[in-house]
Amino acid sequence: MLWTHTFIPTLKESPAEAEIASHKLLLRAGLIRKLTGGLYTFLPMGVRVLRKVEKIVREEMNRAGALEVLMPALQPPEIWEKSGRYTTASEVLFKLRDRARKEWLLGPTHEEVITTLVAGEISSYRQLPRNFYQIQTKFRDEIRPRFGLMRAKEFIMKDAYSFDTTDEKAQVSYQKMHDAYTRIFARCGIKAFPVEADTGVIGGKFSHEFMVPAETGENDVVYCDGCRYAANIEKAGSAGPLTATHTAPDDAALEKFPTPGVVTIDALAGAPHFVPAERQLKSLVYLADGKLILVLLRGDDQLNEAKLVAALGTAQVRPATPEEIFPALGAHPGSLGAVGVKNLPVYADPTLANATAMTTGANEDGVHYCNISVARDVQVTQWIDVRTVRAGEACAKCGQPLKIQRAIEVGHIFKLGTKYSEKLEALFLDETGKQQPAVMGCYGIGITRTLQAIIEQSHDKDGIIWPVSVAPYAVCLTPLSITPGGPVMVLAEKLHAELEAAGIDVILDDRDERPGVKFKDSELVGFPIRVGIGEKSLAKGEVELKPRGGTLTAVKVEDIVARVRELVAAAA
RNA sequence: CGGGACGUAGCGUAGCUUGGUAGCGCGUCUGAAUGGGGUUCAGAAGGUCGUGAGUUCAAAUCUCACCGUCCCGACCA
Repeated sequence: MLWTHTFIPTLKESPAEAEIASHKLLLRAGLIRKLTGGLYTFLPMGVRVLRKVEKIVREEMNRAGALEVLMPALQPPEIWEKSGRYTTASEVLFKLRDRARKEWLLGPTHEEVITTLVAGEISSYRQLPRNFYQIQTKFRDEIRPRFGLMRAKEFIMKDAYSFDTTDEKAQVSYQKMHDAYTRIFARCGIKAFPVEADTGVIGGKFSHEFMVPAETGENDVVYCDGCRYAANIEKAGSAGPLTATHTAPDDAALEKFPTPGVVTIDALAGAPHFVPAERQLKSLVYLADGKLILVLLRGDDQLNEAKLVAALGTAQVRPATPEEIFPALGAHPGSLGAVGVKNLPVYADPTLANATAMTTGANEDGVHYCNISVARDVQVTQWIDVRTVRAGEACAKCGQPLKIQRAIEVGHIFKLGTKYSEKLEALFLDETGKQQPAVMGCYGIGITRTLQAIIEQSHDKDGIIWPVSVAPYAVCLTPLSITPGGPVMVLAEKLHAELEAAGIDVILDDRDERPGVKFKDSELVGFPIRVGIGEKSLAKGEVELKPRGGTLTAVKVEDIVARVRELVAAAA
């Protein structure tokens, strides 16, 4: 490819809209342009990288035995009503109407479609297992698109769905995808590691996310160096808080004391009361499927809403408003507590199981209780782990201190079970002639997000550093003079032809630009190998080999094609 | 949805407080010089100052509404 024949609109300065390095570089290197918030056009360099990532994904999915299909992006709402997600996933659904006023929606994912397909086509255990996948544009009405391709309204995803006859066999399918994902991300040249994750609105038994460590990620991963435990913070547990809960026997009677204007944990911890946060009970009122519930945590702990949602198994969970709380408890937020509460279910974190000498709101504005023994004074409906793990807490498995790392989620695999196959009737007859729902798994990779994650993980001050496997072009030939018929250009064109013939993606920078401009651009766009051809070195029969991020070496003209082939082969 | 910031040429920005000819850098075009790290000089094109309404003799500037972009939040009472 000739630089002047393709389209690489590089920018010296990054547009003000871009905040993080990868987003700036996507724009500056001319890979994408924004149409509007959350919607981007891929330019030639961006498309080339996209296709390479897709190719890797296809090869590994095929290798793992999955079959490529292509499902409609436009979907009828009926199948979503069947699965129950028309309601539970409602906020992310783009809905539209046709001229007959019938409603449609743009698919944010395809469990409903594939399960409907399988329901119609698969009827015997002899037809299983199957794993179908596709690479397709998804649509999600994100609350807030951000960071370029990281969170967009429209994005490209690889989604796969496995169907098995038994739970054990489904586990094998799951493991195959786990292995395939590990290979995919390795081949894309990024470090991504699996962590235990919350299944969220997809549902299912358990799941793993593949995470790329990056400070700009939107997830916190809790991990242990001691035993390799790793989990999304939405799921992670630990041996408990850093400071022990007060559990010493304390027979002091429950007592009220006035706390006018004190409505926060911090305020109660300060003058004049000086009740340490860890000796307070944090009482949160939530609305779960329309019913008020009370959630208890230690004052210094943070509620993990994902854990709460998972434990309750309810679809709609949100904090209750003061207007909703007052009639039920008789006080406003800041003076709430669980002591003596019988009209609402009370969910308490196990950290508080034997807590004594605690303080909490008395359900009377401006009044708190002290000397609370949770076991004695609070009627707990259910103990559920709902606290957020903090760095430094002991690993529940091996006791080593846990660490927390920000990360980008690039893949997510789910052990679904029979949630969808039952509702959408993907049933088969087993060996004994008995009808059973297929056991499912589903497996996603954000292709466009992966592309950006690669940049986020692999760049420097000069630009992108593409791994050879996904680079738009592996080699950039940089003639320092473009005089037609001149020795520099003649050699450049010869090398271009030879490298292309060798099956290497090569671009020839034939622009009439000064060397500095060409060097800067090739580094910004991030081609892994640059071959500089100038009169000075050519006089010595040499050209310059400059790996992106490496050092420049002189190579004999007759050796350069072989050297480049070696480098490319070594990277593959 | 709540809070905040911003919207001036393709990109980055000044001007706005105190209303009066819209400026700069990069990029683009023309010419010349230069030719190994975003070179230099000369000239040029390019603007409904986000949109609409209002105040005013006069609005990029003040007021209101709307639209858009970005950031934070949307659990911690």
